[in-house]
Amino acid sequence: MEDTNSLIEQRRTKLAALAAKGINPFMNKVSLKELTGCGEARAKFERGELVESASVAIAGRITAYRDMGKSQFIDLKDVTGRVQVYAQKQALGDEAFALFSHLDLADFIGVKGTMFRTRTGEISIKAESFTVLSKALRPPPDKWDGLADTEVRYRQRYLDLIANDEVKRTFLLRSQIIREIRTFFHERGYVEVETPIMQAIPGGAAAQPFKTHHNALGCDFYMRIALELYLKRLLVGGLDKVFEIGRNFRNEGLSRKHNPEFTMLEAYEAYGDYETMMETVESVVKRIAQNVLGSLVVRHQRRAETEHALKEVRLAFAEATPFFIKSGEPSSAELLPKDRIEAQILATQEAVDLANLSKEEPSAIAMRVHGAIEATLSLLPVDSEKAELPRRRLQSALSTLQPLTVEKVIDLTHWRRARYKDLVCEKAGADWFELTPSERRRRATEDLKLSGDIANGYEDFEVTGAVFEKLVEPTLIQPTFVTHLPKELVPLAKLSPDDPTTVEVFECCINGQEIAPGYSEQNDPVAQRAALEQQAGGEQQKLDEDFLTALEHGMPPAGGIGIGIDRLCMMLLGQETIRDVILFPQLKPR
RNA sequence: GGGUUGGUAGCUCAGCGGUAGAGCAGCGGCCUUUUAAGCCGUUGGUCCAGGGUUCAAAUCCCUGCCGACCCA
Repeated sequence: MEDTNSLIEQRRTKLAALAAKGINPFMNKVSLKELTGCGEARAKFERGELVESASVAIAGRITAYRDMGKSQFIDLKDVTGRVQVYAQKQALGDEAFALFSHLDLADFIGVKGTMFRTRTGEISIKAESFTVLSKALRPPPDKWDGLADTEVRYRQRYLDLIANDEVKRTFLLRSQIIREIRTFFHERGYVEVETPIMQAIPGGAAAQPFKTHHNALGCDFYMRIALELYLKRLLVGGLDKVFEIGRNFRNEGLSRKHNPEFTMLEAYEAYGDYETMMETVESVVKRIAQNVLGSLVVRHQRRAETEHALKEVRLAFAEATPFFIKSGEPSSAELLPKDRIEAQILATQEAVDLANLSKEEPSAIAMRVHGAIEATLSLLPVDSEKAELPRRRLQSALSTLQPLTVEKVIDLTHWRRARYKDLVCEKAGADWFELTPSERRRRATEDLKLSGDIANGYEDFEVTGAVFEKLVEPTLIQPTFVTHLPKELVPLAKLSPDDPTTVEVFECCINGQEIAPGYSEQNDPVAQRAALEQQAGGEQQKLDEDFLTALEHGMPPAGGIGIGIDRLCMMLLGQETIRDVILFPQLKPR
């Protein structure tokens, strides 16, 4: 960045002026012994721990000042909060008071003074002396509107933290969440370990790895995609309860839910099974919610523009419907039966109209309208020029609606358990599993409109998987353990004794996302080898022989879980984007 | 990859064919209990880049670059 900017020049001039007066604008240290936090000083005064006229020393960044001529009000901020400093010319002396003209927003100063309350009731500190601690050469972001440019917020997160208090709050809470998790597992007798991030054979999940190279060893390594295989080696080694919180790296696309590096907790408990781990997940999440958020009910912020957005949607839909109403025209009628189109329009219109009157949760309304519009959209012929306008209208309606569909209340008091097959049948029809594979494929692609989600080469179980992923999972807002997954879907777990077509696995879904999978871990080395060989698809170099050798030494039966920490934070902290719970999310380099 | 949308002062944004704008920040004044302090004055721009249309382009069109959201 160029320094021709005049604001920066002015600050440099002030810096020089300070130096000319023999003041070091970048102090080596502040005596921390006597220092009180800014917000802490306020709180202590409020609680009576600091009385009127009590002496305090504080240090912080100047976030605002109100110059009254012979006196000034300065807001100082540190991580504990904000406090107002009252500086009088008379109290400080002319020379010291004059230094304020060399100070700017964002500079750091230390203040010694006494507690008092102003005429308007604000807890403040009357300055007796102050010290320049550090000069800022660049101006801070806007004091009212904060920093809005998403890219700058992520690239220069420090500015985001300075300008937006709720962002700071989010990350302070994330830290507490992780601390709470650690405490939980330590209290249960778990050992925290650290395992290699650079691995010769990245295993434990099906994902594309990142590749790196070791010069001295002259070989390639991969960044790990899961923690699993090393933690299981430790079970073999007799660490009966282990956990690790660490970064995984997956070389895949980026989205609202995906960052290439993300934080994962994995925990394994010998002599436990997936039931044990369900209890573990439920307990740890409840504990976090209670201790960090103070409630088992998580409310995701409702957006203010709800009514406005729904109005836009109605408008867009009204402009789009003529296309359907005149469905006698070949553009739409040639592809679909007229009565189906009309039924769809009626359903959509009903959903949109209902939004007008209903007193339901805005999120519920938004979701229903969203679904209806999506369904309508899927009826539009792809190649028709006439369909172009309605398509655009509906798509813009969808994007208007999108932010609303995530408003919700999550109640962590009750944790539902449901079988995978039952959930699929709810969405795909009670007879789903009695159909032939080709009938299933037809129903999924045509009736359920999943054609875009089901590739031609999909196996039968993958068709069912798509139904689950697209139709079931997003609706699982309240905590739900999905159990009895088909064995084809999860090759590395043990079969369920009561239904050998399924495995002892759960997926814990909250907030419409999979938050934590759990397993009765496979400890049969022969079965494990067979499963891994199949997964490797004949590429022997992908087989982690060392891990299989470990299993052959005997691994106790064990339950295991993984918890996606980032997604857990999204759920608990009401954030819609993974980038808002990761301090420095991955962006394209500048 | 497709759709939608955005890029204008340090920050947040308005302007959408006819002299480049506001608030905040900055600078100069006034003001000893203000708090989005106030009042008076004032500095600051490659309107993302390049091409085109036009008497005239920040504005309309095309191409590109960089974002955001949604879909895949």
